[in-house]
Amino acid sequence: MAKIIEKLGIEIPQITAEEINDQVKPVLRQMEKAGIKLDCDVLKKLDQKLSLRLLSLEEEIFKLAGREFNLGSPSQMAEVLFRELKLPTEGLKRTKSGVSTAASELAKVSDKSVIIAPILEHRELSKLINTYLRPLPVLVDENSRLHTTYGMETSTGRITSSEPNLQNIPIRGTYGAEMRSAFVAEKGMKLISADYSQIELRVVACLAKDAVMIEAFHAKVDIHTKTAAEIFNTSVDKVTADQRRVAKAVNFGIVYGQTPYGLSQAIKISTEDAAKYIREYFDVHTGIKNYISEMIEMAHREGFVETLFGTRRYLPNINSHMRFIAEAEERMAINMPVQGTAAEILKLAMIELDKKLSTKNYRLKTSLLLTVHDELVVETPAETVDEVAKIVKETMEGVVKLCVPIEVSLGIGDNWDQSK
DNA sequence: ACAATGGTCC
DNA sequence: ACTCGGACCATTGTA
Repeated sequence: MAKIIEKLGIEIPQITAEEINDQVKPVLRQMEKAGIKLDCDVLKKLDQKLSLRLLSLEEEIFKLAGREFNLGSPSQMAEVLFRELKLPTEGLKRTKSGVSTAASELAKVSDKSVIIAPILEHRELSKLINTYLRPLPVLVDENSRLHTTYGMETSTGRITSSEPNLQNIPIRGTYGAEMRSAFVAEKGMKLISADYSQIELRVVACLAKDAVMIEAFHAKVDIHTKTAAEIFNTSVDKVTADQRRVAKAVNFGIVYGQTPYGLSQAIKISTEDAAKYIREYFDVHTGIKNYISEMIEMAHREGFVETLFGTRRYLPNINSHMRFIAEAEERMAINMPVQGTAAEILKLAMIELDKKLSTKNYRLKTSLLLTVHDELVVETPAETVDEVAKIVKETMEGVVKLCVPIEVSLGIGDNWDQSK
């Protein structure tokens, strides 16, 4: 990166969003071509195991329902649960056609009938089987490698992955680790997974010049614990696990244009409590509060908002008289510069890393494989993995200098699970 | 072919 | 009445 401009204590490369996108494209093409190796045996064994379990769940559900029906049909599911078994629908979300059977809604009546648990487990397993376990092995090439297609047509500047989407491979839940362990390094090679830690919060801290948050990142304290101490009016060392969980949701919500209702749904608390926590948060984080006002005002006045490098998002409906429409775009105005700037930082890191790996002769053996919004996965010979890992980390951390440190956590392993 | 519903990820 | 940003994909049911 030749030129770097300094301003307000930050150093960013002198490059436009358009140039970033032009330069990252060839890197993406190489990543697609490289592909990632899949251990199909792992997936096939898991498929067999879960398919068996699925059958017994189906049997159990039909017995409890008193009849057979199509478990994949939300309308039939609602008919069975709410008309035939007469489960209470009070407090449940509704869809156009009737009562919602989404997992978050069914969880609310899980204590009313023993049929709910097997239904939720059936949903989980059929999702894994139909979306990942069966389709993925079909798509590998003669070297057992899986090639995705990366796209850049998003409203924030994020990169997408499709056919197959490798950005939504399960990681949580009972089978997340096993799913990821099927993504492996070639023999004699290792996978390096490098994650930006809380990149969006660091970005918003700087865009908003929020003094409290900037101080927290410099002090390297646990940001969610710090937030918990603020909104619960306590000290950092007295924060409980549950308080931290609430604070984490608050921090997440900030970047999304949070509403009390949204927060209350996310973590199952009352809207009153949610409103209280958000109020406490903004009392402390005046920088964030002002940032939100500024983005909304900018969107109303100019009709668009933009990222640190100038990616724009136009918001044509922000002055709509239909309040809900306007409010939705206001939330986009809050989120896009944050999400988009984080995306630009990752793209810059990919461009830089690609350069370094080619000039240092790692090129022949080391490849960037995956990009998952705040994470890069690299495949490299085992002998030099530590050396390459150091380059990856330092490149990612140094590609721009924000007003707070950028931290990258590294993992190394024979598969994607071990490398996390 | 398309909309609705639901679910996975960051 | 309705609600937190950005994606992709599977299935059902209707057109």
